[in-house]
Amino acid sequence: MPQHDHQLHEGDSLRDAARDRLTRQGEQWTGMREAVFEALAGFDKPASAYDIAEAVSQSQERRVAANSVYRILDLFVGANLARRVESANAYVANAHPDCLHDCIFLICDSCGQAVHIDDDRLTGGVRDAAKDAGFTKARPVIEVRGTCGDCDES
Amino acid sequence: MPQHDHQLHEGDSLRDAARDRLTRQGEQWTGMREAVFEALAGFDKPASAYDIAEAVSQSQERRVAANSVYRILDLFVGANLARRVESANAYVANAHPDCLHDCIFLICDSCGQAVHIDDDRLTGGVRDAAKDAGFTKARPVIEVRGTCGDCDES
DNA sequence: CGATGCAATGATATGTTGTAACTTGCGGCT
DNA sequence: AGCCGCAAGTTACAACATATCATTGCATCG
Repeated sequence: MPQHDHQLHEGDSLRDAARDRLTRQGEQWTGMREAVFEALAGFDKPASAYDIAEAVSQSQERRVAANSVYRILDLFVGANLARRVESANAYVANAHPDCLHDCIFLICDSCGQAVHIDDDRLTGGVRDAAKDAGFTKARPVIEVRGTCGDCDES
Repeated sequence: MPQHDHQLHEGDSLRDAARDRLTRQGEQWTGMREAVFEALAGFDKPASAYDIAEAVSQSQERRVAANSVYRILDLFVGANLARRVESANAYVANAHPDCLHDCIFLICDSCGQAVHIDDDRLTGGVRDAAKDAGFTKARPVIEVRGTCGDCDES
């Protein structure tokens, strides 16, 4: 039971949505940014900045430095095109960049897959708890490390 | 309104509780472990392994290597004497090592202070969500980055 | 057109966090 | 004493992240 309508994107559509979103924020959509976004979206699990630098280096046939990737990833996170998975020091593309959500990641310790959940009741509860403690500008980080259904069978 | 009775420790009492807990798990309470624990408990905010290595080096008047500290911190986390704050790459002493809890940290981006909350309703909700998604052996990581009441006044 | 300014990116270096592999030291046991 | 096992030390390195300054490309203005 979805709690709201998501505009879910994939492939070209996702890239287009990302480009639109970024340009609407007054930022440029450059070749480098597109390459980083494509690389990030191409991973099926959270990717580190160095993973992405490696992937972009391949696709561009030249050496891309990690710090450029970090800059762009920070931009993406700020623009909601990507999320950082704190407990994995890694990043994932956001498949619906136009919805602003606190999100919950479930990360499998065995295969590294991450699944993404939205549950505004839970995240709202965490926000409320932070507010009660006097915290402002709260940014919840809610992740669960564990074993996914596929890996658990083994 | 506390949801249960905590045995809250500080100072010598905390060290004793930690020692008892560790020895009851069949582990040794060595001088090095005590020094690491004291250093960790002496910080008023989450401390990195390198912070602790530095502090122990001072108190021992000799150079202590970070990897030894890591080993001991891992042991402490496993024994519930300490917690890792994922979003800060840092550790805090657990003031009530005999209660097993999922806990919630609120970390101030400005001063680095962390406050610790227990809320079994919230953490239970997150565990349930993970279970519904087929995850097992769940270990929730729930943290909130933000600005604490003290820092917000400025 | 050339000068200027600015944003993006590159290059290089360094800092921080975390592990791995192997060795040494020390206490208990036979 | 000789052996065993765990703690801790040593060394090396891998992985993650940031700082600084140089360069490039592009738009604007005189």
